[in-house]
Amino acid sequence: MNTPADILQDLTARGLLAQSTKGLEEHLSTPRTLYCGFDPTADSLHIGSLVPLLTLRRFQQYGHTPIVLVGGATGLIGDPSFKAQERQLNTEDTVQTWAESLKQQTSRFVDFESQPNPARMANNFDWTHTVSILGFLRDIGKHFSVNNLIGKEAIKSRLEREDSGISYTEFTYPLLQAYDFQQLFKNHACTLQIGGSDQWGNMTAGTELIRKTIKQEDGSGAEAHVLTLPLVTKADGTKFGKTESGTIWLSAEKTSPYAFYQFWLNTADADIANFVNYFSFKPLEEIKSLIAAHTANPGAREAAKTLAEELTTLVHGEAATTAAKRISEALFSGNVENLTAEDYAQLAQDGLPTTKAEGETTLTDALIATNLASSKREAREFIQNGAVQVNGQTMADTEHALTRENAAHNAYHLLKRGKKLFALLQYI
RNA sequence: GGUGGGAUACCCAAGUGGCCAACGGGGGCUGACUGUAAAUCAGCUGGCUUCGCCUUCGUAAGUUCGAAUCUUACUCCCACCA
Repeated sequence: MNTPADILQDLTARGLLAQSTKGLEEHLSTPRTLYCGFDPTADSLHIGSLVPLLTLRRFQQYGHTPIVLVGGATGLIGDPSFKAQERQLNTEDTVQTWAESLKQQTSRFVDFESQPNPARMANNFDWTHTVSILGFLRDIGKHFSVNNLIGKEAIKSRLEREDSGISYTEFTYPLLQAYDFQQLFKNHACTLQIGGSDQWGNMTAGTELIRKTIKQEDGSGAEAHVLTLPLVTKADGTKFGKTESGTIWLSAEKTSPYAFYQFWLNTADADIANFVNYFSFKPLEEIKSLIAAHTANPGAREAAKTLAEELTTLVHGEAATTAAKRISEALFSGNVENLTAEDYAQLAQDGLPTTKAEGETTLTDALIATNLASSKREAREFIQNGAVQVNGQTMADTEHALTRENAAHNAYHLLKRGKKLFALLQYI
Protein backbone atom coordinates (compact mmCIF):
# COMPACT_ATOMS: atom_id res chain seq x y z
CA MET A 1 0.00 0.00 0.00
CA ASN A 2 2.76 2.38 -0.94
CA THR A 3 0.55 5.05 -2.41
CA PRO A 4 1.63 8.69 -2.26
CA ALA A 5 -0.93 9.49 0.42
CA ASP A 6 0.36 6.84 2.81
CA ILE A 7 3.69 8.48 3.45
CA LEU A 8 2.34 10.66 6.24
CA GLN A 9 0.86 7.70 8.05
CA ASP A 10 4.20 5.91 7.84
CA LEU A 11 6.14 8.91 9.13
CA THR A 12 3.66 9.45 11.94
CA ALA A 13 3.84 5.84 13.04
CA ARG A 14 7.62 6.13 13.23
CA GLY A 15 7.48 9.34 15.22
CA LEU A 16 9.14 11.18 12.36
CA LEU A 17 6.59 13.92 11.99
CA ALA A 18 7.38 16.93 14.14
CA GLN A 19 5.39 19.69 12.49
CA SER A 20 3.74 20.33 9.16
CA THR A 21 1.73 23.01 7.40
CA LYS A 22 -2.03 22.77 7.24
CA GLY A 23 -3.48 20.84 4.35
CA LEU A 24 -0.36 18.76 3.76
CA GLU A 25 -2.25 15.50 3.95
CA GLU A 26 -4.58 16.48 1.14
CA HIS A 27 -1.70 17.93 -0.83
CA LEU A 28 0.11 14.60 -0.76
CA SER A 29 -2.78 12.63 -2.17
CA THR A 30 -1.04 12.86 -5.53
CA PRO A 31 2.69 12.47 -6.29
CA ARG A 32 4.59 15.64 -5.50
CA THR A 33 8.10 16.99 -5.77
CA LEU A 34 9.86 17.80 -2.51
CA TYR A 35 13.31 18.91 -1.44
CA CYS A 36 15.68 19.06 1.47
CA GLY A 37 18.78 21.20 1.64
CA PHE A 38 22.21 20.22 2.95
CA ASP A 39 24.81 22.91 3.52
CA PRO A 40 28.46 22.09 2.92
CA THR A 41 29.95 22.93 6.32
CA ALA A 42 32.49 20.10 6.06
CA ASP A 43 33.70 17.68 3.41
CA SER A 44 31.18 15.11 4.61
CA LEU A 45 27.78 14.95 6.22
CA HIS A 46 27.47 13.26 9.61
CA ILE A 47 24.73 11.06 10.91
CA GLY A 48 22.79 14.09 12.06
CA SER A 49 21.75 14.47 8.43
CA LEU A 50 20.66 10.89 8.17
CA VAL A 51 17.06 11.42 9.22
CA PRO A 52 16.29 13.96 6.47
CA LEU A 53 18.22 11.93 3.90
CA LEU A 54 16.34 8.78 4.76
CA THR A 55 13.06 10.68 4.74
CA LEU A 56 13.70 11.83 1.18
CA ARG A 57 14.22 8.18 0.37
CA ARG A 58 10.97 7.23 2.07
CA PHE A 59 9.08 9.84 0.08
CA GLN A 60 10.52 8.47 -3.13
CA GLN A 61 9.47 4.96 -2.19
CA TYR A 62 5.94 6.26 -1.84
CA GLY A 63 6.02 7.68 -5.34
CA HIS A 64 7.10 11.27 -4.77
CA THR A 65 10.04 12.96 -6.47
CA PRO A 66 12.89 14.03 -4.18
CA ILE A 67 15.36 16.81 -4.91
CA VAL A 68 18.60 16.83 -2.98
CA LEU A 69 19.68 20.43 -2.67
CA VAL A 70 23.30 21.10 -1.91
CA GLY A 71 23.85 24.53 -0.41
CA GLY A 72 26.77 25.85 -2.39
CA ALA A 73 25.42 29.35 -1.78
CA THR A 74 23.90 29.08 1.69
CA GLY A 75 27.08 27.31 2.83
CA LEU A 76 28.94 30.54 2.08
CA ILE A 77 26.66 32.50 4.41
CA GLY A 78 26.08 30.32 7.48
CA ASP A 79 22.78 29.37 9.06
CA PRO A 80 22.24 31.23 12.36
CA SER A 81 19.42 28.95 13.52
CA PHE A 82 19.78 28.14 17.22
CA LYS A 83 23.52 28.72 17.02
CA ALA A 84 25.14 30.41 19.97
CA GLN A 85 27.74 32.20 17.93
CA GLU A 86 28.48 33.62 14.54
CA ARG A 87 30.08 31.12 12.20
CA GLN A 88 33.52 31.31 10.72
CA LEU A 89 33.28 31.80 6.99
CA ASN A 90 34.98 29.32 4.68
CA THR A 91 36.51 30.27 1.37
CA GLU A 92 34.51 29.93 -1.81
CA ASP A 93 36.84 27.26 -3.15
CA THR A 94 36.51 25.18 -0.02
CA VAL A 95 32.74 25.39 -0.01
CA GLN A 96 32.48 24.39 -3.67
CA THR A 97 34.79 21.41 -3.11
CA TRP A 98 32.72 20.36 -0.13
CA ALA A 99 29.53 20.82 -2.12
CA GLU A 100 30.86 18.38 -4.70
CA SER A 101 31.62 15.81 -1.99
CA LEU A 102 28.11 16.17 -0.61
CA LYS A 103 26.64 15.56 -4.04
CA GLN A 104 28.47 12.27 -4.23
CA GLN A 105 27.54 11.32 -0.74
CA THR A 106 23.86 12.15 -0.80
CA SER A 107 23.26 10.52 -4.15
CA ARG A 108 23.30 7.02 -2.71
CA PHE A 109 20.21 7.66 -0.61
CA VAL A 110 17.84 8.36 -3.45
CA ASP A 111 17.37 6.73 -6.83
CA PHE A 112 18.09 8.76 -9.97
CA GLU A 113 16.84 6.02 -12.30
CA SER A 114 13.55 5.24 -10.61
CA GLN A 115 10.53 5.62 -12.92
CA PRO A 116 8.36 7.58 -13.06
CA ASN A 117 9.87 9.64 -10.24
CA PRO A 118 13.66 9.88 -10.64
CA ALA A 119 15.42 11.93 -7.98
CA ARG A 120 17.18 15.16 -8.87
CA MET A 121 20.20 17.01 -7.60
CA ALA A 122 20.50 20.77 -7.33
CA ASN A 123 22.95 23.35 -6.02
CA ASN A 124 21.59 26.71 -4.95
CA PHE A 125 24.82 28.37 -6.04
CA ASP A 126 23.54 27.94 -9.59
CA TRP A 127 20.66 30.39 -9.16
CA THR A 128 22.14 32.74 -6.62
CA HIS A 129 25.58 33.65 -7.91
CA THR A 130 24.18 35.73 -10.75
CA VAL A 131 21.59 37.55 -8.65
CA SER A 132 22.35 41.25 -8.17
CA ILE A 133 22.18 42.81 -4.77
CA LEU A 134 19.70 45.43 -5.95
CA GLY A 135 17.51 42.85 -7.63
CA PHE A 136 17.54 40.67 -4.54
CA LEU A 137 16.66 43.53 -2.21
CA ARG A 138 13.82 44.73 -4.45
CA ASP A 139 12.36 41.37 -5.46
CA ILE A 140 12.96 39.25 -2.40
CA GLY A 141 13.91 41.46 0.53
CA LYS A 142 10.82 43.58 0.14
CA HIS A 143 8.64 40.62 1.06
CA PHE A 144 10.24 40.12 4.45
CA SER A 145 9.46 42.07 7.55
CA VAL A 146 12.36 42.57 9.89
CA ASN A 147 9.88 42.74 12.75
CA ASN A 148 8.83 39.23 11.81
CA LEU A 149 12.39 37.96 11.33
CA ILE A 150 13.60 39.07 14.72
CA GLY A 151 10.62 37.33 16.27
CA LYS A 152 11.79 33.94 15.05
CA GLU A 153 12.91 31.57 17.79
CA ALA A 154 15.89 30.44 15.74
CA ILE A 155 17.62 33.79 15.97
CA LYS A 156 16.23 34.99 19.26
CA SER A 157 19.11 33.55 21.25
CA ARG A 158 21.51 35.56 19.16
CA LEU A 159 19.63 38.78 19.72
CA GLU A 160 19.25 38.26 23.43
CA ARG A 161 22.79 37.22 24.17
CA GLU A 162 25.01 39.87 25.59
CA ASP A 163 28.29 38.36 24.51
CA SER A 164 27.53 37.83 20.86
CA GLY A 165 25.33 39.25 18.17
CA ILE A 166 24.35 38.37 14.66
CA SER A 167 25.85 39.81 11.50
CA TYR A 168 23.78 41.09 8.64
CA THR A 169 25.18 38.20 6.63
CA GLU A 170 23.68 35.48 8.78
CA PHE A 171 20.53 37.49 9.30
CA THR A 172 19.96 37.17 5.54
CA TYR A 173 20.12 33.39 5.65
CA PRO A 174 16.35 32.79 5.94
CA LEU A 175 15.83 34.95 2.85
CA LEU A 176 18.24 32.85 0.85
CA GLN A 177 16.60 29.64 1.93
CA ALA A 178 13.18 31.08 1.06
CA TYR A 179 14.55 32.07 -2.33
CA ASP A 180 15.70 28.49 -2.90
CA PHE A 181 12.24 27.15 -2.24
CA GLN A 182 10.73 29.73 -4.55
CA GLN A 183 13.14 28.86 -7.35
CA LEU A 184 12.52 25.14 -7.01
CA PHE A 185 8.80 25.79 -6.91
CA LYS A 186 9.00 27.78 -10.13
CA ASN A 187 11.38 25.58 -12.04
CA HIS A 188 10.67 22.10 -10.73
CA ALA A 189 7.13 22.35 -9.39
CA CYS A 190 8.57 21.54 -5.99
CA THR A 191 5.82 22.13 -3.45
CA LEU A 192 7.20 20.65 -0.25
CA GLN A 193 10.30 21.25 1.79
CA ILE A 194 11.39 18.92 4.55
CA GLY A 195 14.06 19.44 7.20
CA GLY A 196 14.93 19.23 10.88
CA SER A 197 12.58 20.89 13.31
CA ASP A 198 15.17 23.64 13.90
CA GLN A 199 14.54 24.67 10.29
CA TRP A 200 10.85 25.47 10.70
CA GLY A 201 11.33 29.22 10.60
CA ASN A 202 13.60 29.14 7.56
CA MET A 203 11.25 26.80 5.77
CA THR A 204 8.03 28.72 6.36
CA ALA A 205 9.86 31.83 5.15
CA GLY A 206 9.83 29.98 1.82
CA THR A 207 6.12 29.22 1.79
CA GLU A 208 5.42 32.85 2.63
CA LEU A 209 7.60 34.08 -0.19
CA ILE A 210 5.93 31.71 -2.62
CA ARG A 211 2.49 32.80 -1.49
CA LYS A 212 3.38 36.45 -1.97
CA THR A 213 5.27 36.25 -5.23
CA ILE A 214 3.53 33.53 -7.20
CA LYS A 215 -0.13 33.82 -7.98
CA GLN A 216 -2.56 31.12 -8.94
CA GLU A 217 -5.19 31.49 -11.63
CA ASP A 218 -7.81 32.67 -9.18
CA GLY A 219 -5.45 35.37 -8.00
CA SER A 220 -4.67 33.87 -4.62
CA GLY A 221 -1.12 33.11 -3.55
CA ALA A 222 0.45 29.81 -4.56
CA GLU A 223 0.47 27.05 -1.99
CA ALA A 224 3.60 25.34 -0.75
CA HIS A 225 4.14 23.11 2.26
CA VAL A 226 6.76 22.23 4.80
CA LEU A 227 7.26 19.26 7.05
CA THR A 228 9.78 19.05 9.86
CA LEU A 229 11.43 16.02 11.37
CA PRO A 230 12.23 15.60 15.04
CA LEU A 231 15.72 16.19 16.30
CA VAL A 232 17.17 12.87 17.33
CA THR A 233 17.76 12.83 21.06
CA LYS A 234 19.17 10.24 23.43
CA ALA A 235 17.61 9.13 26.68
CA ASP A 236 20.72 10.04 28.69
CA GLY A 237 20.65 13.60 27.38
CA THR A 238 24.01 13.46 25.62
CA LYS A 239 24.26 14.60 22.03
CA PHE A 240 23.30 12.13 19.35
CA GLY A 241 26.04 11.27 16.89
CA LYS A 242 29.11 11.81 19.02
CA THR A 243 31.35 9.23 20.64
CA GLU A 244 34.65 9.26 22.53
CA SER A 245 36.40 9.34 19.20
CA GLY A 246 34.30 12.18 17.86
CA THR A 247 31.59 12.76 15.31
CA ILE A 248 30.22 9.83 13.33
CA TRP A 249 30.57 10.85 9.69
CA LEU A 250 28.97 9.30 6.66
CA SER A 251 32.26 9.30 4.80
CA ALA A 252 34.23 6.07 5.06
CA GLU A 253 37.47 8.07 5.12
CA LYS A 254 36.40 9.98 8.22
CA THR A 255 34.56 7.21 10.06
CA SER A 256 35.42 3.66 9.06
CA PRO A 257 32.53 1.32 8.26
CA TYR A 258 33.64 -0.72 11.26
CA ALA A 259 33.33 2.31 13.58
CA PHE A 260 30.02 3.18 11.96
CA TYR A 261 28.71 -0.32 12.55
CA GLN A 262 29.93 -0.26 16.14
CA PHE A 263 28.20 3.07 16.74
CA TRP A 264 24.80 1.60 15.97
CA LEU A 265 25.54 -1.66 17.68
CA ASN A 266 26.22 0.28 20.88
CA THR A 267 22.86 2.02 20.88
CA ALA A 268 21.59 2.25 24.46
CA ASP A 269 18.62 0.09 25.42
CA ALA A 270 16.60 3.16 26.21
CA ASP A 271 17.08 4.53 22.68
CA ILE A 272 16.76 1.45 20.55
CA ALA A 273 13.00 1.61 19.99
CA ASN A 274 13.16 5.21 18.78
CA PHE A 275 16.16 4.60 16.59
CA VAL A 276 14.76 1.55 14.86
CA ASN A 277 11.63 3.50 14.04
CA TYR A 278 13.57 6.52 12.81
CA PHE A 279 16.25 4.81 10.81
CA SER A 280 15.06 1.40 9.64
CA PHE A 281 13.22 0.79 6.40
CA LYS A 282 11.72 -2.43 7.64
CA PRO A 283 7.92 -2.66 7.69
CA LEU A 284 6.30 -1.43 10.86
CA GLU A 285 5.15 -4.91 11.93
CA GLU A 286 8.67 -6.21 11.69
CA ILE A 287 9.90 -3.27 13.74
CA LYS A 288 7.33 -4.00 16.40
CA SER A 289 8.49 -7.58 16.78
CA LEU A 290 12.14 -6.46 16.84
CA ILE A 291 11.40 -4.09 19.70
CA ALA A 292 9.43 -6.78 21.47
CA ALA A 293 12.39 -9.14 21.11
CA HIS A 294 14.67 -6.51 22.53
CA THR A 295 12.42 -5.86 25.51
CA ALA A 296 12.23 -9.58 26.23
CA ASN A 297 15.98 -10.09 26.06
CA PRO A 298 17.96 -6.84 25.91
CA GLY A 299 21.28 -8.66 26.31
CA ALA A 300 21.00 -10.32 22.93
CA ARG A 301 20.75 -6.89 21.29
CA GLU A 302 18.93 -8.24 18.29
CA ALA A 303 17.47 -4.86 17.42
CA ALA A 304 20.80 -3.03 17.62
CA LYS A 305 22.48 -5.67 15.47
CA THR A 306 19.78 -5.51 12.85
CA LEU A 307 19.86 -1.73 12.77
CA ALA A 308 23.67 -1.60 12.58
CA GLU A 309 23.63 -4.04 9.72
CA GLU A 310 20.91 -2.27 7.79
CA LEU A 311 22.41 1.19 8.10
CA THR A 312 25.99 0.16 7.42
CA THR A 313 24.79 -1.54 4.27
CA LEU A 314 22.81 1.49 3.20
CA VAL A 315 25.65 3.93 3.82
CA HIS A 316 28.71 1.84 3.00
CA GLY A 317 27.47 -1.17 1.05
CA GLU A 318 27.18 -4.88 1.53
CA ALA A 319 30.89 -5.69 1.43
CA ALA A 320 31.74 -3.09 4.06
CA THR A 321 29.08 -4.48 6.36
CA THR A 322 30.40 -8.00 6.03
CA ALA A 323 33.86 -6.71 6.86
CA ALA A 324 32.61 -4.68 9.83
CA LYS A 325 30.81 -7.70 11.23
CA ARG A 326 33.84 -9.89 10.67
CA ILE A 327 36.07 -7.47 12.59
CA SER A 328 33.52 -7.11 15.36
CA GLU A 329 33.23 -10.85 15.79
CA ALA A 330 36.97 -11.38 15.80
CA LEU A 331 37.62 -8.63 18.33
CA PHE A 332 34.78 -9.23 20.72
CA SER A 333 34.49 -13.00 20.66
CA GLY A 334 37.01 -13.13 23.48
CA ASN A 335 39.50 -15.52 21.91
CA VAL A 336 41.71 -13.49 19.67
CA GLU A 337 44.45 -16.07 20.23
CA ASN A 338 42.71 -18.27 17.73
CA LEU A 339 43.00 -15.79 14.87
CA THR A 340 44.94 -17.14 11.92
CA ALA A 341 47.47 -15.15 9.91
CA GLU A 342 44.82 -14.83 7.22
CA ASP A 343 42.37 -13.44 9.76
CA TYR A 344 44.86 -10.76 10.78
CA ALA A 345 45.55 -9.82 7.18
CA GLN A 346 41.81 -9.59 6.68
CA LEU A 347 41.39 -7.34 9.73
CA ALA A 348 44.00 -4.94 8.41
CA GLN A 349 42.37 -4.96 5.02
CA ASP A 350 38.89 -4.57 6.48
CA GLY A 351 39.75 -1.31 8.09
CA LEU A 352 41.06 -1.99 11.57
CA PRO A 353 43.51 0.85 12.25
CA THR A 354 46.90 -0.58 11.38
CA THR A 355 50.38 0.73 12.01
CA LYS A 356 53.56 -0.59 10.43
CA ALA A 357 56.33 -1.63 12.75
CA GLU A 358 59.86 -2.86 12.61
CA GLY A 359 62.53 -3.86 15.09
CA GLU A 360 61.73 -3.67 18.77
CA THR A 361 59.17 -1.36 20.38
CA THR A 362 58.26 -0.92 24.01
CA LEU A 363 54.59 -1.31 24.83
CA THR A 364 54.45 2.35 25.86
CA ASP A 365 55.75 3.53 22.49
CA ALA A 366 53.52 1.11 20.64
CA LEU A 367 50.42 2.65 22.24
CA ILE A 368 51.51 6.06 21.06
CA ALA A 369 52.39 4.82 17.59
CA THR A 370 48.94 3.33 17.21
CA ASN A 371 47.19 6.42 18.64
CA LEU A 372 45.78 4.42 21.52
CA ALA A 373 47.49 6.85 23.88
CA SER A 374 48.38 10.49 23.34
CA SER A 375 51.44 10.72 25.59
CA LYS A 376 53.85 8.45 27.38
CA ARG A 377 52.43 9.40 30.72
CA GLU A 378 48.97 8.45 29.55
CA ALA A 379 50.27 5.23 27.99
CA ARG A 380 51.92 4.24 31.28
CA GLU A 381 48.76 5.07 33.14
CA PHE A 382 46.71 2.81 30.88
CA ILE A 383 49.19 -0.02 31.20
CA GLN A 384 49.39 0.29 34.98
CA ASN A 385 45.59 0.34 35.20
CA GLY A 386 45.47 -2.99 33.44
CA ALA A 387 43.70 -1.41 30.50
CA VAL A 388 46.02 -2.74 27.82
CA GLN A 389 46.02 -6.13 26.16
CA VAL A 390 48.44 -7.50 23.61
CA ASN A 391 47.07 -10.37 21.57
CA GLY A 392 44.49 -11.08 24.22
CA GLN A 393 46.83 -10.96 27.21
CA THR A 394 46.76 -8.13 29.74
CA MET A 395 50.22 -6.56 29.92
CA ALA A 396 51.22 -4.67 33.06
CA ASP A 397 54.85 -3.98 32.11
CA THR A 398 55.29 -0.59 30.49
CA GLU A 399 58.67 -1.60 29.10
CA HIS A 400 57.49 -4.90 27.65
CA ALA A 401 59.27 -5.26 24.32
CA LEU A 402 57.19 -5.99 21.24
CA THR A 403 59.18 -7.72 18.55
CA ARG A 404 58.57 -9.66 15.39
CA GLU A 405 59.54 -12.78 17.30
CA ASN A 406 56.87 -12.50 19.96
CA ALA A 407 54.20 -11.30 17.52
CA ALA A 408 51.31 -13.49 16.52
CA HIS A 409 52.34 -15.42 13.41
CA ASN A 410 55.57 -13.40 13.56
CA ALA A 411 53.73 -10.49 12.05
CA TYR A 412 50.94 -8.99 14.15
CA HIS A 413 50.40 -7.46 17.55
CA LEU A 414 46.75 -6.79 18.28
CA LEU A 415 46.64 -3.99 20.83
CA LYS A 416 43.58 -3.28 22.90
CA ARG A 417 43.10 -0.29 25.17
CA GLY A 418 40.07 -0.20 27.38
CA LYS A 419 37.07 -2.23 26.42
CA LYS A 420 36.57 -1.37 22.81
CA LEU A 421 39.58 0.35 21.28
CA PHE A 422 41.75 -1.78 19.06
CA ALA A 423 44.73 -1.25 16.80
CA LEU A 424 46.99 -3.53 14.86
CA LEU A 425 50.77 -3.36 14.77
CA GLN A 426 52.04 -5.07 11.66
CA TYR A 427 55.61 -6.08 10.85
CA ILE A 428 56.53 -5.71 7.21
C1' G B 1 34.82 58.88 23.85
C1' G B 2 34.53 58.42 29.77
C1' U B 3 34.37 55.26 34.22
C1' G B 4 34.43 50.60 36.49
C1' G B 5 34.91 45.13 36.20
C1' G B 6 37.12 40.84 33.95
C1' A B 7 40.70 37.34 31.08
C1' U B 8 43.10 30.62 35.24
C1' A B 9 43.87 23.80 32.38
C1' C B 10 38.42 20.60 27.58
C1' C B 11 34.11 23.75 30.11
C1' C B 12 32.52 26.30 34.67
C1' A B 13 35.19 28.09 38.67
C1' A B 14 38.62 28.83 43.37
C1' G B 15 43.30 30.86 44.35
C1' U B 16 45.30 37.35 45.45
C1' G B 17 53.88 36.69 47.01
C1' G B 18 56.52 30.70 48.75
C1' C B 19 52.71 24.66 51.41
C1' C B 20 50.45 25.78 43.25
C1' A B 21 50.89 21.70 37.95
C1' A B 22 47.22 25.11 40.75
C1' C B 23 40.72 23.62 45.59
C1' G B 24 35.86 22.20 43.81
C1' G B 25 32.19 20.87 40.04
C1' G B 26 31.10 19.25 35.01
C1' G B 27 32.94 16.52 31.07
C1' G B 28 36.35 12.74 29.52
C1' C B 29 39.33 8.30 30.28
C1' U B 30 40.40 3.63 33.05
C1' G B 31 38.96 -0.32 36.46
C1' A B 32 35.10 -3.39 39.15
C1' C B 33 30.08 -5.13 38.14
C1' U B 34 27.62 -6.37 33.27
C1' G B 35 25.17 -7.69 27.90
C1' U B 36 30.75 -4.34 23.47
C1' A B 37 24.08 -1.48 27.58
C1' A B 38 22.38 1.71 31.60
C1' A B 39 22.93 2.69 36.73
C1' U B 40 26.47 2.39 40.79
C1' C B 41 31.31 2.46 43.15
C1' A B 42 36.79 3.46 42.79
C1' G B 43 41.12 5.68 40.40
C1' C B 44 43.19 9.01 36.73
C1' U B 45 42.78 13.61 33.91
C1' G B 46 49.92 19.45 31.29
C1' G B 47 54.58 17.05 29.37
C1' C B 48 59.19 14.33 30.02
C1' U B 49 64.87 10.88 30.05
C1' U B 50 59.29 10.47 36.53
C1' C B 51 62.30 9.49 44.04
C1' G B 52 63.62 14.53 39.80
C1' C B 53 63.02 17.98 35.80
C1' C B 54 60.47 21.13 32.08
C1' U B 55 56.32 24.17 30.26
C1' U B 56 51.52 26.35 31.80
C1' C B 57 47.22 30.83 34.94
C1' G B 58 45.25 36.77 28.01
C1' U B 59 50.36 38.98 25.56
C1' A B 60 55.05 41.39 26.58
C1' A B 61 58.43 43.50 29.86
C1' G B 62 59.70 44.40 35.10
C1' U B 63 60.05 44.09 40.87
C1' U B 64 61.63 39.90 44.07
C1' C B 65 65.86 34.85 46.65
C1' G B 66 60.87 33.39 44.82
C1' A B 67 54.81 35.51 41.17
C1' A B 68 48.78 32.70 38.72
C1' U B 69 49.18 36.27 42.77
C1' C B 70 52.78 42.93 42.91
C1' U B 71 54.18 46.99 38.81
C1' U B 72 53.94 48.88 33.68
C1' A B 73 52.40 48.63 28.63
C1' C B 74 49.40 46.14 25.14
C1' U B 75 45.18 42.97 23.27
C1' C B 76 40.32 41.20 23.86
C1' C B 77 35.54 40.86 26.59
C1' C B 78 31.61 42.80 29.86
C1' A B 79 28.74 46.69 32.56
C1' C B 80 27.29 51.71 33.30
C1' C B 81 27.59 56.68 31.29
C1' A B 82 27.99 59.90 26.62
